[in-house]
Amino acid sequence: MPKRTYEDSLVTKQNILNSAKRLFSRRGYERTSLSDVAKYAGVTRGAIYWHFSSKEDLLLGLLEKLNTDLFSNDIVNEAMSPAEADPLGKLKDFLLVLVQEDAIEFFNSTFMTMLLTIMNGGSGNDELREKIYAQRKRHVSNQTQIIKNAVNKGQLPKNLVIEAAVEHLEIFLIGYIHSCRVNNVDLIKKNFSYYLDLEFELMKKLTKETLV
Amino acid sequence: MPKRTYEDSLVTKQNILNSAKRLFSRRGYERTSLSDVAKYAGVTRGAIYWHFSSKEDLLLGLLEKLNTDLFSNDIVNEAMSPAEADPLGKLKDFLLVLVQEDAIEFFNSTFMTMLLTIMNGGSGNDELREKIYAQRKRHVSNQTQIIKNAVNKGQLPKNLVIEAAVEHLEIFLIGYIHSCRVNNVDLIKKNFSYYLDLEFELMKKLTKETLV
Amino acid sequence: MPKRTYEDSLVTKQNILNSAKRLFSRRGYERTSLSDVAKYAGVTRGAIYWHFSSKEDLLLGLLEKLNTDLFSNDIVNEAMSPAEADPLGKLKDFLLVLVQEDAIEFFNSTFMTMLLTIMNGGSGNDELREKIYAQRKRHVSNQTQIIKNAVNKGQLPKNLVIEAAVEHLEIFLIGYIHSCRVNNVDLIKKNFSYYLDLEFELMKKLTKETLV
Amino acid sequence: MPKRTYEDSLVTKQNILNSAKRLFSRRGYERTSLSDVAKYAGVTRGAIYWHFSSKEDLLLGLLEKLNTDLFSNDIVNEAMSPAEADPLGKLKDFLLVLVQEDAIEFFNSTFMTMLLTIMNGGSGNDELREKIYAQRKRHVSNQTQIIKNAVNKGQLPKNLVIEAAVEHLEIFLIGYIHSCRVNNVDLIKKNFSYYLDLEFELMKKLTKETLV
DNA sequence: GATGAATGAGGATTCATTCAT
DNA sequence: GATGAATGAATCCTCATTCAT
Repeated sequence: MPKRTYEDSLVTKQNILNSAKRLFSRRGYERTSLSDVAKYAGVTRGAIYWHFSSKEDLLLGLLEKLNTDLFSNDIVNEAMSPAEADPLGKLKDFLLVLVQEDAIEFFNSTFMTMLLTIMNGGSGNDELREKIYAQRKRHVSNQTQIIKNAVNKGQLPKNLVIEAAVEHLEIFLIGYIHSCRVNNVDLIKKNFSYYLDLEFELMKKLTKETLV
Repeated sequence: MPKRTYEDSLVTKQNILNSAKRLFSRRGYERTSLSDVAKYAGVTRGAIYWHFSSKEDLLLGLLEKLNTDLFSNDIVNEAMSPAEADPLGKLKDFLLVLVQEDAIEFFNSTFMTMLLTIMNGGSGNDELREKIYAQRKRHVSNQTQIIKNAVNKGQLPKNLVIEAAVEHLEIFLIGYIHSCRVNNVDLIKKNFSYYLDLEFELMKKLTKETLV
Repeated sequence: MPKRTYEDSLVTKQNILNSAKRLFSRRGYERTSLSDVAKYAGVTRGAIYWHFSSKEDLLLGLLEKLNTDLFSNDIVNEAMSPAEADPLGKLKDFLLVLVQEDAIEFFNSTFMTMLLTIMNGGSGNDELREKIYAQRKRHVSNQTQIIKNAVNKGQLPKNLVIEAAVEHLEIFLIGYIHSCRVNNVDLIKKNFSYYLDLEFELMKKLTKETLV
Repeated sequence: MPKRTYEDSLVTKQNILNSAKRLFSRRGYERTSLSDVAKYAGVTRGAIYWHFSSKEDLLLGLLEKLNTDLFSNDIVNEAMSPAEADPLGKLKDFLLVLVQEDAIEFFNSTFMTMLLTIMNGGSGNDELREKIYAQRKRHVSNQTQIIKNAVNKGQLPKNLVIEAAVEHLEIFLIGYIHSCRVNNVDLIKKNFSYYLDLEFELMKKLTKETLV
């Protein structure tokens, strides 16, 4: 048995994170034991404790990873860039990618609503809560940036209530993702692109004049 | 000091169900122990087991209750009735009522996504799964009825793809409810009525010609 | 619904006792709950508590019943009677009857060894223990009487150690009954009569001269 | 204070098994909680679950251990060996050892009859049942081998019905062991050797000619 | 006489966590 | 870096028992 190198340990860590992602998504955070994660990753519970100080810390690590994996990509950056001529198009591109099996599995899971619970103070410690808020804030700020960009490029009206637009887009996305789970995923997926167009269309009506 | 009449037992049962609803909604099904429910209801764990055969059975009972409480009301029936001149209006009335603190608490909770998990086979037994499917089916069928009614009354186009309309409405509602939890509830609530109008507007574009 | 008469209550009591016998025998005392007994008897738990003050008391009642049913019969009395010319023959007759399905089910059960446990102080309260001892004492005294009778009638030697004979007969019977459960009952049952003859033969050798 | 080496874990496991043996024997399987076992062994319940997957699995493990401890010894092997000139003598030696405090405690206990219950399908799962059957089969096969050996060596008649002999010996042994518990153990123990001689004598009469 | 409701003390089991190796 | 052993708290559930009706 070769000595474990630093590289090996990174592999183990990713291994654990991937297992956690899969199992937390499928069975939910509560229903998944560290034993399950360890078994799935082919390591022992102790190994998890080497890389993460607790189950919650593993969750935290997973959040970080997901944040990086999902939202820190070129398309998002392009959509936010003032140089981009078609922010809404880029956003659409990004979302089309996001709404794939994997992302759905994640968003969709009890996992996600567990995050909601945590954010609402129902459980979890403060560090976790703050971390989640931070991520969310960054996410919202990204979206805001893109929407602003779209306004500047004339894709959305000048009198748009930015927060409302971001909000409504999120409503649509979260609802969509949840629905995918319950309903016929394939059917609903086929229309995603069109639904998105309609959503962009709808957003145009979220103006200072029309909203409360 | 509990009395022992049949009427009292009904009270106790409702008591337990209400406690379960509250706690399952807030902390989620997994994070809520029967001890918690019992304590909240002011009874002993044994009392729960008198009325429900297991924790899952309690969940089942709660589902039934919620189904009755939320969806079996006059407004829904009116909206579905061919005699109703304004089905969409009635539907709006209903949804405005639904989207209250209480309903949100429920829909919003890890509880609801736990149901999603169950439906997807992630957990729970078959009886539970079937029960949930049955409820959902009934719910969808109600919505379908209302939408059809609206088509007949000329509120929605003849070439509307009914299922898509029902689907999209659900996307909006679920997304809305989830968002309420994360975002500023009050702010978002203020616009619900308007959002709903926009949604009805949007639905008109879900026609045979435009969808895949 | 007619008023319950005294006769009805006796029926209920016997009903409960029979159910207890059956279930205690099959599943053992511990593994049988009062709920089981009640269900089997078609009454409620409360009814059991009307007739018996506790689960142990039910056991006690059952013991009494069994004692009466099994050992207080004419054949035993005849075998003990000085007027009887063939005590050993009568004893054999009795045992042939005893070794029937029902008796075996009883003797054989965890139930019986539970009694052993109780007698050894492992569990049960003193009243129960005493009751069992009393029954046992009576049983042994019966057997002793019969053996003495057999000695008097010349069926067993004068120098027989009576207690040893009673003891050895019991060894054989208990062993036999247990074996019936484990091994092929039918096969072993066929030879019971012959085994019994051999046992009587063997007993003749349990004399003052041969034993310690 | 537990050490964490492999050797220590073996000690812990034996510790648990011994405690289980003692307590299951005395109080019976049902009446003994894993808490009891843990306390007696000086470990926590969790430790039991590290070594055994369930209470039933602990029972299984105990059975295995007992099988090894009681029946896999030199004397038995010698008695079965064709080289042995006095199989019956060796068998007697073995049984004299077996019928000691410890073995009696085991055989005698509710524990043993619980096994009977299990074998009869009254409880326990199939794996457990099969395991017990397997052990029993092996035990019977050993006994058969010894009896055959005795026939070959002229200690028992050629026309002996082997199975009947094994059966009757078992009847005697089980009966004896049970009786020891109920009656005066010391008294009865004194005569065991003589009883055994009588049993061997009796066995000679279990021939093809005399049995059904 | 008997029922139905409720209690409360355990009991088996799971699982996050610790820690010696 | 990681494992295996063990802890202990919490959880679901069972069940004998009580008691108002």
